[in-house]
Amino acid sequence: MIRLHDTMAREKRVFEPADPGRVTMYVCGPTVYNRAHIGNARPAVVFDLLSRLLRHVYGEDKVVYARNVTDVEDKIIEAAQAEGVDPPVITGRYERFYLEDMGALGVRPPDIAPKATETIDGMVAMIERLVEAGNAYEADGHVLFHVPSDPDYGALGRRDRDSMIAGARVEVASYKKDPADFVLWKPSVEGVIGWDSPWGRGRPGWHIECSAMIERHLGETIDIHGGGLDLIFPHHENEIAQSRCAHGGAPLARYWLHNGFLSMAGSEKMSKSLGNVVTVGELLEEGHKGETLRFALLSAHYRQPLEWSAQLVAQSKATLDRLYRLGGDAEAGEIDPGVVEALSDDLNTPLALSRLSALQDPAVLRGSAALLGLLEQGAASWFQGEGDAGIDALVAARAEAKKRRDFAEADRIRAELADQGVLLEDGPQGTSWRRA
RNA sequence: GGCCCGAUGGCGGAGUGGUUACGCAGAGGACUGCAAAUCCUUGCACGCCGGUUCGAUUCCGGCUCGGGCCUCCA
Repeated sequence: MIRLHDTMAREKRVFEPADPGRVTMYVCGPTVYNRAHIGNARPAVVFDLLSRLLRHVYGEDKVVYARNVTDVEDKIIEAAQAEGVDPPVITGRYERFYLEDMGALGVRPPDIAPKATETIDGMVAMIERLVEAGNAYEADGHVLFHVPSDPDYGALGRRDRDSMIAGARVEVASYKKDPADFVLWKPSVEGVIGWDSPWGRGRPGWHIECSAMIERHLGETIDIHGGGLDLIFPHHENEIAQSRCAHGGAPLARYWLHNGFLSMAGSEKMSKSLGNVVTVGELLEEGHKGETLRFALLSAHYRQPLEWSAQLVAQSKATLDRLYRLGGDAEAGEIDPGVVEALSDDLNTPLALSRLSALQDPAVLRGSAALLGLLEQGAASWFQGEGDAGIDALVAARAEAKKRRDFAEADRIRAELADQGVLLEDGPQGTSWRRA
């Protein structure tokens, strides 16, 4: 039995998919115009883990997990113009980076990775339906969703229209019937990427993209919709309104999951606009292993805030070192029920990790860790990476020195290797080494 | 201003109305030529003030501090 915290209900609920033979999950993926920072990686890792758990419980082929790629958006257009290239150059480049970075973190590719640009027709069709139903209107080349037309608007974010309008950041365009109305379609001027539509050449608004991609690939009502906390309002709220109104009242998602934020030492949220980000690419270049970063992200519960720090990374590395020593290169065995139980309680990864630490059987440890996407590479690979003949030669030389009880020479070699970040361990079977 | 969330030992971080994790770091011991690794032992906590209770870190109220959202944001 899996229990998940549903943002709509503001409490943990027992998870019951509409169809256990086809469990559907959608997560808002990246807008591909720059490198992902470690905060962006949190939802990718968290929902990757959830997909693994769902597959474990419902069956490997019973889960359909979609994570979109937003490849039409004004930030992309700006980035393209800044470089003097077409948007696809930007989006292609950063989509590749994203997949590389997430792959390093042990995030499996989702079953479906729909792109906004491949779903324009679906968006146009959905907007047409909304216009026909009286939920949207055309104004000044734009098509806008009319918020007052949806009496249930605001349920997810728990906010009423008055408080929304009171927000200082709301800019009311003159063509809006209501200040809260949001854009479904906007005109593209000459030279800006656009598609023909009943309302002229233009491009979709951000929110309609997800609604249309979900409709096309997963259906009208999905089981789980995930994303970061900051997407609750307005993005998910608007998705809900669009989809529900376009689907005769059918709810968009049965469970809403939102991950908490990462902050940097300064304590403010890590965000592109604040500039206080550290990218996954930078962390990898500094020599941190992707799995260490994954462990660090899983060390806190996904809804809790997590402060990113060098110490967090170091502690994660130290813990993984120990788990790898115990797990060794054993074949992955049974999955410990305690680990499954912890994850089943709203993805309690800290508890799952602690149960992992208590496991004595290397095979069970590796099998259980694999459910979390950990300990998947084997100890030899974790500790040594690429082999190195020079190191082996020094280790052999030290063994000779020890044999003739020349401990000064042996210790000198050990220190020399330590300077290279290579640590030695003398055991009954001889000396093994690992990288620090 | 409105809405929402958090505060646990040196650090990370679960959880619980009464005995409380786990990891990292530290200390002591065993082992080792010395280390490393491993094993054993060990110290350290529940933001503040009230309330409910036989008993609160856990429930309630207030406060302080921190964070998030209020149409760019994971």
